[in-house]
Amino acid sequence: MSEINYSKTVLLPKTDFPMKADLARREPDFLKKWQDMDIYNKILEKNKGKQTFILHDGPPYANGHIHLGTALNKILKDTVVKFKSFQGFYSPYVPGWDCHGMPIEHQVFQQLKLKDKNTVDIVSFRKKAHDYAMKFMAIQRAEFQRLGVFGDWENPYLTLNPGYEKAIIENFGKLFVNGYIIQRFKPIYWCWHCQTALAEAEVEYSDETSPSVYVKFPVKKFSVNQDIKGPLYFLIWTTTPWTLPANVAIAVHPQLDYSIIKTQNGNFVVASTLVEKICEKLKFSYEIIARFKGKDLEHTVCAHPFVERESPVVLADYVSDVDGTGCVHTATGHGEEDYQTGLRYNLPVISPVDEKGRFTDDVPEWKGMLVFEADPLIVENLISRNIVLYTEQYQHSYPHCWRCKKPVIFRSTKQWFLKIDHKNLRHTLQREIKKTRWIPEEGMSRISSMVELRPDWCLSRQRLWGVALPIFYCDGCGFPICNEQTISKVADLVGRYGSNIWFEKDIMELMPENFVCPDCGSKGPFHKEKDILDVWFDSGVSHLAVLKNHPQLRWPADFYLEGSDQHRGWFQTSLITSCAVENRAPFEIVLTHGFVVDAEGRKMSKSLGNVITPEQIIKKYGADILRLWALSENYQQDMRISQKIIDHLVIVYRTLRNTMRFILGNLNDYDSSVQVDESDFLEVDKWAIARLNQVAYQVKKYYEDCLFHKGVGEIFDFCNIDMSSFYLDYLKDRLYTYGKDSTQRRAAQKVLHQILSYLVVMLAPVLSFTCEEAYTYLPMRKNESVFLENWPEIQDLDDGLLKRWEKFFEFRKIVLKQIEEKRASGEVGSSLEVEIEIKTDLEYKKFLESFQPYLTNLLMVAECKISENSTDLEVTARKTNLAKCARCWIHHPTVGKSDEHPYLCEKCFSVVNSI
RNA sequence: GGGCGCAUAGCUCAAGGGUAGAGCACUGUGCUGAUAACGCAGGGGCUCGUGGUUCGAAUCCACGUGCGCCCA
Repeated sequence: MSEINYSKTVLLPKTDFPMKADLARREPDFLKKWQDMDIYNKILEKNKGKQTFILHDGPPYANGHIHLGTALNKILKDTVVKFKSFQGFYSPYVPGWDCHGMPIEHQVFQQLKLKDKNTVDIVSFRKKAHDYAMKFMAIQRAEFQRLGVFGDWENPYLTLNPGYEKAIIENFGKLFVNGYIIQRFKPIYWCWHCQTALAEAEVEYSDETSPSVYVKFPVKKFSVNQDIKGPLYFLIWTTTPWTLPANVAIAVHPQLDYSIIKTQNGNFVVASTLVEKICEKLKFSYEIIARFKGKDLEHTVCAHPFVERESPVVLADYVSDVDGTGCVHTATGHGEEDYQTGLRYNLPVISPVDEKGRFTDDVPEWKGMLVFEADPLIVENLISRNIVLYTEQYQHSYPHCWRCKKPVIFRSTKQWFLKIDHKNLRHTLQREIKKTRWIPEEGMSRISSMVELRPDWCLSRQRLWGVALPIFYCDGCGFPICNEQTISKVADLVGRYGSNIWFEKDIMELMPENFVCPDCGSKGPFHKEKDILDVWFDSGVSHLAVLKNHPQLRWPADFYLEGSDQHRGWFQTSLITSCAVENRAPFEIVLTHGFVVDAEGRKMSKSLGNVITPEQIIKKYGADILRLWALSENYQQDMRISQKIIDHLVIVYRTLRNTMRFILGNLNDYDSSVQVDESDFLEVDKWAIARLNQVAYQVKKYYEDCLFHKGVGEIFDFCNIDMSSFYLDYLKDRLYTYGKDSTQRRAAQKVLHQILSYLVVMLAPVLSFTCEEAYTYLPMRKNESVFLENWPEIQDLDDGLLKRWEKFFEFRKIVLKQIEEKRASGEVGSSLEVEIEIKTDLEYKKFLESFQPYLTNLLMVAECKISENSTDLEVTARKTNLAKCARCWIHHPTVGKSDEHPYLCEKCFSVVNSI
């Protein structure tokens, strides 16, 4: 009798779950399936009435396409929500968009080729800005959905929705009424040519040549008790002589060393390290007569050299001794740093320049003259009066208007602020920061140190696209009006018609009827505030506007999750509004992630040419690969991405997918009719289940701590090491060659079924598409989607069992090494044709024998001969003499015992016989 | 320039004072019943640099370099 082809009698794996994922093509089918079945609401339905978990979405800006950073952020959020939902939490996710603000206004300006915001029709411009925001919201929404992110995409929150805008007005009103909001003068970038305020992003830096001057300020009262003979001056240096009329102070660095030098022109205070340089330039012969620390000079008072005003010496740590004199001319009305210093010293803000950049009446000598044209005249004048000691042309980087390219000026206007120290707010912020859990922990000290030093929040923006500051002014007395009455009226109108109403309606329609000025009793006329609110205020009240008004949500949120840049941004603005309005933080836990960088750790930029987009990855590899990237790396650091990393992820993905596929293939004849009791499990099956539970336990812990990459690593190692390398390989014999309904084969299937059931759930927050796909092939699945499953219940772990098997795997490693040696020498090929001889001590022999009669199966070898005549462990491999079974390929003593099937072992003989 | 981080094998990550480990990639190899799969084995590290603390440092400290975020 010749060898029959027994392949036909072997139960090989069979499944339609494809080996090739083809994610880019297949994922859209699942998106459609999820949409058709309304998976988002079904998940909520499943967990209705259970404990809630609210992740409040930080709104991305509705401009441009999504990039890897925004994709990463949404994937992380989605993973958290999916995991919490699996755990039975009622976890609605309402995405949002930040729709107002400068970047959109800027884009629309460019599209309309507008030159000057003062000449546009505000209402029609705002409608175009609205459309622009809506267009990109829709684009980004589609892109986020393509990532497999579940959420209430049909009803996102938009900061331009009238209901949202109403909440902005109301909460601003609350802050105003409670005294948090005040008005001050503050310098801003101003283009005198376009006659408009400029945002930082509208300013371009380029080189400019300016007249630099050295100016002397006579000391009126010196802080140090020292006898100086002759007149004493502070010497300052500036490149903007036109700001000298607005000088209100001289700043020195507290830690810098200063000298008094005696010269032929009097005595001067300058930074010690600059003495030589200055004297050379000014042709002074000098002698150092005293030295001080900058901090000793505080409380000195100088006289303004040509205006009837005092100029005190103040301390500021931005002063440097690189240029100039170490004594910095301070004009609070013409510079941000100067302004901040002014706040600390309570200095007046002087800004005698009008919107066309011309001096006002307050500077009679040069009144009506453009400040840059006045510059040379000022210098000439001051030289003639011996106030300016030296002048030269100086080239430096200077801000210019993005549109007209002319140099800009700093000019002060009236602005509204939120006072950070009102009602002890800064203290409340710190208290709430400490009560919040920050992941990673460094977040706490980071935001805490920012809050410690942050200035008051400037809420005014001289722009068009945003929510108007809801303030009226009495024409008669100029009193700013904002109270419960006016807010209620404006909020109601904005809630019904949107924030455009402020610009569309006549003022009398916006104000309560028969209104009288609360300050002077005048019945009008009134005028309305022209500035709008900082967009950061829009998003900063999202917790109030969204969480408090959405039926599925609640305030405060459990979770915020954003990039680490939001320590200064949204985390802080949300905290400020929340503490001022509600006296507590709007969140319990705040998680931050790093930024996406390239393989070398550099940020992505067009100029470096290292930009990778989510679209590129999705198109070529699929969203699951992108998700795997987002969840395989440690987001607490910067997230690297490169072609190499993607290639690696593709291989990781294949391992996971193939593990699922192999299991599915072996479950193709497994259904509810199969009855297996757990008492039918072999010990190795019990180990597999124990290990599975151990993994599930670890993964749950990692996910709960948001250590997703560790969870994914745990699952990968399980699939790769425990399953692929050992258990699945070992099971092939049982699955393929045992009788179809044999207890041991069915037991193996039961184990595999449980493993896959766990795997698809544990991996679903990560590989959402793939797990959904695998789930549709899972026998006896209970739901129409894997996302309607619950997180696996974890059994108590049998530590003894796991330890015992770890010891076995150590032994197996030794055996494998011996086999490999014989393989290298060409003696054997497959391990199945190997005979193992083990010499050891009695105890170890007993240990090995406890695995009998399955030791050869577990090691996948032909024979194991154990003897106890050694104190060490000696393992020898050699080729077996036993004959190979033509069906199960195992070399076995029973091969040839049957006349009917002379090439089979007894196990296969009985199986074949019963078919 | 300031604040906060990060730096371990080609890649993603472990070791948190006691001989630096996994997985992947790479190389060799087996199987041909997971097959554009699967198994086995191997090589590969001045733990960014320089100092210090210590019997002993990837680990603790200081300084520096590079990179990121925020601010000026």
